[in-house]
Amino acid sequence: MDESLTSRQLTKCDECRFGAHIEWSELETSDVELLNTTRRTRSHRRGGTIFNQDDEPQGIYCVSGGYVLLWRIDAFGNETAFGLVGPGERIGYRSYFAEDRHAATARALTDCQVCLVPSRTMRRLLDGNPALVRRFLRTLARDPGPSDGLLLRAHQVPIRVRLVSLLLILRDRFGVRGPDDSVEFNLPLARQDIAALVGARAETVTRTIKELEEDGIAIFHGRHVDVPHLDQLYEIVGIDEPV
Amino acid sequence: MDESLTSRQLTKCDECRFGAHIEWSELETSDVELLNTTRRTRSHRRGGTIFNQDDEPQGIYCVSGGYVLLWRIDAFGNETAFGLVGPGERIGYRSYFAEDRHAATARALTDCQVCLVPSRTMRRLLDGNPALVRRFLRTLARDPGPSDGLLLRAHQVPIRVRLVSLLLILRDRFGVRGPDDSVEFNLPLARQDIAALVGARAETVTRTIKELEEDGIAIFHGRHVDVPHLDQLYEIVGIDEPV
DNA sequence: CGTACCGTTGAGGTGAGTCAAAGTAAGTGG
DNA sequence: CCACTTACTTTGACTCACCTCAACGGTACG
Repeated sequence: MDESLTSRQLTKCDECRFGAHIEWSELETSDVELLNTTRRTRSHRRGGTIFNQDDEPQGIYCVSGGYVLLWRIDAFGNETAFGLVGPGERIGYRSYFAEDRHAATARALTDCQVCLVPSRTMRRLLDGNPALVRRFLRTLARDPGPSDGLLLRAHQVPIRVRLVSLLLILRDRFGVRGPDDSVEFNLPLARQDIAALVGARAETVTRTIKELEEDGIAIFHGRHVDVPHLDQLYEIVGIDEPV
Repeated sequence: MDESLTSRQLTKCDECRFGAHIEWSELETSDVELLNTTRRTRSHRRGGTIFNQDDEPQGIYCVSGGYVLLWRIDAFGNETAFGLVGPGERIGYRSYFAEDRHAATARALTDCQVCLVPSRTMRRLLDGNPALVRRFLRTLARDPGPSDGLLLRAHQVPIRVRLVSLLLILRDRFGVRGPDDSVEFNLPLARQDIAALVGARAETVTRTIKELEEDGIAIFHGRHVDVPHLDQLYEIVGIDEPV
């Protein structure tokens, strides 16, 4: 390891170049080294699974590249997606801390790179670092969990609204600002995935998309979406645009 | 404090007489004393609120007597109940660890007694006790959170099934075994509360109850419920009865 | 160039919501 | 103890958003 690196730089994981907002930022330099030497980087092709529902957790995963969909099959056989995770985020920590099998399957939506921080490493890191523990406690407490993570599955809310809400939620990750207040998306989601996220059937998603297109609110070309006027999205969900 | 008490007995909170399954069982005797001297016991009448959605958390609450309903109003104005908490359980810990305002309102379903363990005490307890932290991490990770805590709000699952599932979930708390495989309930829930728990309207709950009565599956007299054959409940949800 | 998956479209059914009104129970005050 | 208010519960009629099933066109990929 390059001795000329400052302590500040050393607090970064080789892979992720994470910022101060994530849990590892609590790590001491020696801990970062432990993290760097014991984590296992894995590549997954689109469609691959990072872990499966009911698997025994191996540790905590860091997504360093690409996007991952978290979904589960409930007792009644329904597929429900409740999270979409991208670079710089962790997955699998709920099961790790619950000391229980994975409640969800993590599927690569795009080709992606994921680092596994093995349980052994996690234990060592957590044992010596109360601040890190506190950080994970907070993450866990704020994570809506394998339930309605996106708050998109509320009854009484029409699919149309849920779909638009989804777009708004995905804007930060996949939206590219165009001229005026237009936004373009390149979603890594199949219709089925969208359906699982908003709690509907793929056919209904298709139909709802058609509606949105007829109203000129959002134009879908496959997985590419054009939103001419962002305001209209906020209008539909009935929430004022946050500054 | 009675000097004759054994250390074993001292590990019990004066109020709760809790068992080994709850977080405080990790406490040292000195910590238990701290807990006993700083906690604030409060009584609430039926209908009273223990804390309100968007309130700043004051600490963690222990329910020592009575039942509490956790519910929230989401961005679309829907009331959703996601938890029913009884004696020996904690509430408010999610917001405490999230370092965020309460995501839900806690309402007393019955007259009840609740102890507040103030944030200061919590900090002191957690700081000196990694095992306690680990315990809360697990609790948090296993708690489905302010989402569909009871897994009763899944789309595609008819209200009838959700209602029966609710009964099965509430059996441990409110069910009293009768002759044969019959069970009697005395629920502390209004129709509206049931509706909020299963994600439906009160009218629909009424109608569904009527259906169940016509089929001889469950007979409701106000808040008293007679279930002549428990098997039938399991049959409806399509899950074999767990041993 | 076929196989498999994804996406679209149509027809038809229905579970649960909405609205409105009446009935019932529960608590309050004179 | 009764009159009154207030909240809870039930019932009915109506509507519709979404599901289901089924068929077909597109597109990707070996």
